[in-house]
Amino acid sequence: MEPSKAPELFLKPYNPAEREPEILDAWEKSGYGNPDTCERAGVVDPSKGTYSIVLPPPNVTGTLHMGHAAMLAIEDILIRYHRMRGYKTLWVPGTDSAALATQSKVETEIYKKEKKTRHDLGREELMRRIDAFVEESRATIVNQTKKMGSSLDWSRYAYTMDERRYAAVVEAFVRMYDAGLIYRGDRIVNWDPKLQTAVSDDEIEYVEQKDPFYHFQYGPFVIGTVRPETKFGDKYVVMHPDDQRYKEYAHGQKIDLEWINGPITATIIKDEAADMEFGSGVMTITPAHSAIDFEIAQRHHLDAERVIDDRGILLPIAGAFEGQHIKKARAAIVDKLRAKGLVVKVDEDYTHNVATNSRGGGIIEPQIKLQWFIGVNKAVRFPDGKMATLKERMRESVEDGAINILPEHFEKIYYHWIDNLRDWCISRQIWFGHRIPAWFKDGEIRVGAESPGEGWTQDEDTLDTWFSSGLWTFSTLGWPEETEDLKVYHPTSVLETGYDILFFWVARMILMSMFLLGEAPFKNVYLHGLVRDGQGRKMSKSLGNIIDPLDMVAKYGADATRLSLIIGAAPGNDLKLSEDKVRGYKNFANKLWNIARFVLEHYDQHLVQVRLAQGDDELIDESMKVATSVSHHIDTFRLDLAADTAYHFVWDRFAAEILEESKPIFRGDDQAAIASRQYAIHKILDTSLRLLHPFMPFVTEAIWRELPTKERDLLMVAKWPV
RNA sequence: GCACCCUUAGCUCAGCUGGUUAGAGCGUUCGAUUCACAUUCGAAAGGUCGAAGGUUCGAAUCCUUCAGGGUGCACCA
Repeated sequence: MEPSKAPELFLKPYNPAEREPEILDAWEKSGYGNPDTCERAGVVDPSKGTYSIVLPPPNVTGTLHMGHAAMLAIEDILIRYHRMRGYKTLWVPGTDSAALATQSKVETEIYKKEKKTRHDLGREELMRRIDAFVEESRATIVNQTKKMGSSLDWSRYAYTMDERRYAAVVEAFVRMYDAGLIYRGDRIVNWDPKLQTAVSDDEIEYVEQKDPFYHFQYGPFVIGTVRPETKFGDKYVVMHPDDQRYKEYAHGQKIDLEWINGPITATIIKDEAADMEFGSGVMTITPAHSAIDFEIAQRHHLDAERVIDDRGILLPIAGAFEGQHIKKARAAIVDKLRAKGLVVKVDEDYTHNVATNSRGGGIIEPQIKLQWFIGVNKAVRFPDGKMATLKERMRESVEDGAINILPEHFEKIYYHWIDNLRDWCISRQIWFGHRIPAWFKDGEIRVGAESPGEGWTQDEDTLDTWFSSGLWTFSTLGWPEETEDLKVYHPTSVLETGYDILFFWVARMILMSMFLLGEAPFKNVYLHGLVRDGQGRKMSKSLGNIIDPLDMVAKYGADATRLSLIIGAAPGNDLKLSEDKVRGYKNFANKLWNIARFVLEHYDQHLVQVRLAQGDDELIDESMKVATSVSHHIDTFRLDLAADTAYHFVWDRFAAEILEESKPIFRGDDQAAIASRQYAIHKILDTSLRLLHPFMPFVTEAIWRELPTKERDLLMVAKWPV
């Protein structure tokens, strides 16, 4: 019995650029990304149940970066693994409108090219421009996502701004409004003078900055500030009730003093918010432009007068300074105070944190504004009948184990965040986004998708982009309609995302799902680290250290790119990625390719029944044990260890030892031993391909197609070995 | 200020619920290679596991303190 050559021995070396498009095509044609197709084809094991992941939708603004690539790799591994195990497996793709970031980006571009603002264009024209931009950008993202080998179900693709998602947003808003969770009110909010909108607490990023710190004489007191331009309206002077230095002053006492624009009457307020350790222990407050001051003012029922308008221009209260921009006015104000002899001293190098809008905006100026909020401390009735606040339910859902966060230490971070959570400002004064479904007429408010009738006008504002994102796990499945998908796939199995959006997104999905559905949006939260450069620095344009995933795919293949993002990446830890690493895994793909060549060269496809030699039997057993170990690691979300285990078995054990030991056998003339070994290594190759498929789907599928076995379906839906 | 994480070979990291001479990849050095391998194979060098205490028969692993690095939240007028 001569070992016959495989019918079409494939060429060396493995060339991903040539193979990947055909494989991609075969997957797409098969329709196996869709669980319904899988079920019809009989590759689903009904006893296993379902497995579902909703893809964190990339922003339509950009292109795919390494963070996305890592996310796609991780989720695709989980999905392919479960699909092979026979679960009815769904992975839903989508893209996010990223309202504020998108509008900001398009506006900036228009201004650069045409020197026009959105007000020059008008709402309709701006929306047209944004839509055109989104359309183009979205096609790019989708295409790139596919190239990573992501086995998503594109038939269920969702976009946060499409019709069905809009319906979900309106429904959510109405229900929350009716329950009293959503309210409208004058509150101090984070106002971005550049983008002309309010933003939520979580979108604020504090940036360290050095500024002069001024000490002014304020009647008998010395007060400190970095912002003299806010001080025009200061007529309340606050000190701690226990401060012995000021015990002679009584709460509510009036004091006449000389201030920027002449004599004023100040009122003494005793409040514990004043820090006795800081400066003189005395401060004046500006309730209209400071969250803390606003709180103090509310406690004592003080009035809050605006000093600065929406664009950062001083109002009439500033007297001679009216109409000036705060930036320019500051020095002049200090000069005036100095002329009056009210400047005590100036610390030039005072370091403090300035609030900025992290979504490409400007320096935040707190303003009192009429906005929409979600109350997190209001007790309401949930669908499961319980009375509780959103905050409580968000905490409980993790505490009682309905949601499991990995790595575990993020639970603590989550609790810490919840405990500090304040009402969520959900209205934005930008045009791109879901328009708030609220209607006004004669001081009356109605909510709903449609105008209640003649004469009602809709709110001009739009919703915070995270409002619609919060609905994502169920809006993608058809909610508020009671769809089959919703029944079958919700709660989803895993929510996998970067730890940097735990609060923005994960927490908000929990909030929304608990209130609207009465159940958790997912059973597991798996947080991956951020992808950094070889030196551990953030990848950024300015550093020029960006590694583009698509470049890596083109040069080394999608499989190598995926592996480089998985191996060495412990859950929640940042991953340092270098091109060398990707290149290293390209060698592994080639290794596997050559293993297959060797095995097929020594495979007799007419081999029907073999009596296995004992040693060969053990080799097969060994590969099954590896399979068990790989499964275990995937089940516990240690994809790094799972990939590493498979990698080492295939390279160090299978190739370096088992195949080497086989060579003398094949050179010998013991036909029974040859047949047994042929069978064994073929079987181990088969197992290896299945094990590696979730990690490196392309090369494994490419080899699978070359195997001389009849009536074979795609490896994508082949059975997992154990 | 409050909290969380990290500190193991030159570099990047594994070492889980404590148990034999502490592991891998990359890098370095040496050797082999017309036999599946645009390469691969073999071998070597290299670590007082951040520091100091403690618990224990036994600690890289558990506890305490400290130092350095990172991150989140809050924020000072």
